[in-house]
Parts: sequence; C-alpha cells; structure tokens
Amino acid sequence: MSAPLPRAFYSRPAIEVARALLGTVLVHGTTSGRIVETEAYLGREDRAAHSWRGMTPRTRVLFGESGHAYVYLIYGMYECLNVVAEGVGSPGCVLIRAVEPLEGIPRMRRRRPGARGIEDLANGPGKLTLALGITRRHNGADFTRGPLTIHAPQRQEPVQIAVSPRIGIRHCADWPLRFFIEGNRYVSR
DNA sequence: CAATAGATCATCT
DNA sequence: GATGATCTATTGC
Repeated sequence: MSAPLPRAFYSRPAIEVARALLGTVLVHGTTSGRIVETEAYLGREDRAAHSWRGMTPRTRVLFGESGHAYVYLIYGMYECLNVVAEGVGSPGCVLIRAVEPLEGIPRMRRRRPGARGIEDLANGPGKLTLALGITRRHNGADFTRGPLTIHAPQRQEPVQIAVSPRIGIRHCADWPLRFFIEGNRYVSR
C-alpha cells in the first residue's frame, strides 16, 4: 500500500478536499473502503457546521491542524467520521458519508449483521464507522500517521463527480456541498 | 413502494 | 430540557 496522503492534501478549503477525497482509500486495520460520497462543512458562515458557533470542548479538533479525524456521536447511537481540512483556526471539515468496501469484507459483515449485501455495508455515515470499526476513540487521530489512514487510489480512474444539497440538516439545507461519484452503487440512499 | 416511529445520549442552552 | 451531519423495523397504501 502507498504512503498515506500528506498533510498538504488536507490543507485546502473544505470543498476542494471533499472533491479530492472521492476515489481515495480509507484504511483501518485489516478493513478498507473507497470513499464514494462526502460532504463539506465550512465553519463560521455555515450554520449546519458544528463549528459555526466557535470552539467548544467537542469541536476543538476542528480548529486544530488539518488531516486529523473528528468523530462524534449522533442521535445517541451512531458515530460520524470527518476529516479536518484547511488549517489551524479555520474549522472547515469533510464528512465521509459512504465507502465502497474493498478489504476485510467478512469482518465488516460481522460488524454489520443487519446488512443485506455489500452495497449496504457502508453506504451511510453511521454504517461506515461500524463497518470499519471507527469510534470516538479515534477523535483527533492523525490521518498521516494511523491507525486511521487515507491513501491515493492505485489507479487514478476518471471519476464523474455529482453535486447535491447535504443530507439530514435543517440549516443551509440547499447549499450544494454534497459530492459523490456519479452512478456508484455504494452511495447512500 | 413511502411514511413514520423508536432507539438513546453527548452536547449545548 | 431539547436537539441532532442516523438507521432499522414496521406500518400503511
């Protein structure tokens, strides 16, 4: 496997990082998946972002160095994985919404007994964290070091990127900040 | 098929 | 004390 993507990859505006992450490979232990769906969250001007009110104990890592993980609990039940973008003091980030399972599929199935097929294993923010075994313990983890890493694709295939409004938010509900690989079977419903 | 309810808790008001 | 960047099961057409 190639080296993890360097810090510079993440030190760009959240929207750019969200697009660039499509097609890259998220790795945790023996499991991995290709990122096929992301959402950008901007910061102070974006009321849908956790960081829009400024720094709190929870959102501390969003204001730190880029290339780290922001993992939080949602609806008392599920964890969501974000990649911190931009730079110190600029809390833009990217929510990973879906991955296409690559390695460790039997293990993922065990972690997600309810899933019907491969398509349902990680096609949503809460599902992918379960499938890959990502929890709040990974909050603040450095993607350039592990145990969570992100890698460039082996072969850079041309991907057609589609754009839509973000899912499941009330504020800024019409901003076109969701990005996904057009026609991919592993994108969330 | 679409719509809805219920699970469940850290975080912030 | 209310809310939420979700998922699943169940109900109703």
